Amino acid sequence: MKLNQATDYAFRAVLHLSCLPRGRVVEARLIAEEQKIPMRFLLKILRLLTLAGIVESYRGVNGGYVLARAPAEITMLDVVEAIEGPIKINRCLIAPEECSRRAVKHCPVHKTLFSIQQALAGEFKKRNFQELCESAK
Amino acid sequence: MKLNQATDYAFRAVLHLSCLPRGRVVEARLIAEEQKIPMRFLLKILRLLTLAGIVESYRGVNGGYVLARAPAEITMLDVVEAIEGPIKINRCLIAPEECSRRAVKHCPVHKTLFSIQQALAGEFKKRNFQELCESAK
DNA sequence: CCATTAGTATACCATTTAAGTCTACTTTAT
DNA sequence: ATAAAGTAGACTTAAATGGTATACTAATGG
Ligand code: SF4
Ligand code: SF4
Repeated sequence: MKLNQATDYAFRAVLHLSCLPRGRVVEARLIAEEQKIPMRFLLKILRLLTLAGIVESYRGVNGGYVLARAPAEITMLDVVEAIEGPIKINRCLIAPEECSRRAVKHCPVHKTLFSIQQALAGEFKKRNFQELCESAK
Repeated sequence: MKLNQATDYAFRAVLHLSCLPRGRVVEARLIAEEQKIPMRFLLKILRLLTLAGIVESYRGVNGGYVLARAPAEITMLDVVEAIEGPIKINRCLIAPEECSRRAVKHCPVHKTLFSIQQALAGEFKKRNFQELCESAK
């Protein structure tokens, strides 16, 4: 029941970009230094954020990363799912056949976990990076 | 961001006991068979539930397990925490010094994750095993 | 009082996942 | 052409997960 380290790093990276003037392109190296993230690992994370459409990347000299949209339009859920994939709090919520009990259809726990999962996703979705950046000041 | 297998097994075991007539003592073997849980693994889980005060155990002939209190008084949070320990969705919420950024005090993400964590714990706490057992029928 | 039943305590094991690193390659500005 | 920056993907190490095995302790009842 825990977010992984990569997700926390992703929060830091996106927060970092969110607090910059709109459209400013910044190299991974700077983010890594400022946010104390291992450089090579950060690159992998930024790649995932790029594929998820949260940031845009530019290669070559003067390359780097920039937010793909306004911070207000980026939720914590977007970032979590970019790194970890869709939130699934139990096996049977990923693939029903994972249940050794084979009672998924009639399992009250399954239904309840699903509604808890929806609530959790909702909580992450409520928070966007404009808010986060503002409360950082 | 996922519950582990042991926790799911614990849900099944407690649900099993909750649906029995109050005070009925049942051996681990029966729970294991009925709920399709590996026997030796279930014993470890039941031990944790016992230590957490959720079930009581009796050794020897006619021994087994019984709920320590009414199903209505046992929440999903009780069970999750019995197996996994307190819900902590990020490292810095376990131990602030885990943050390599060392900005915990002023980190907006930290504060936000804490409030999401409270909401999540609240969701688990809202659900008790009397409800679960009723909706199993 | 001892055989049987059932839980307890630990140690062990195999896989998988997490976190991070390395090497080699591609793109682009100057 | 060259240096700066991102991309690709193999590799590594350590820890967590899920499960077993062995030996022990307690209770019952014949
Ligand atoms: S027992 Fe219920 S909650 Fe657990 S895996 Fe099966 S369907 Fe899902
Ligand atoms: S950056 Fe913020 S959220 Fe992440 S570990 Fe540090 S304090 Fe916690």
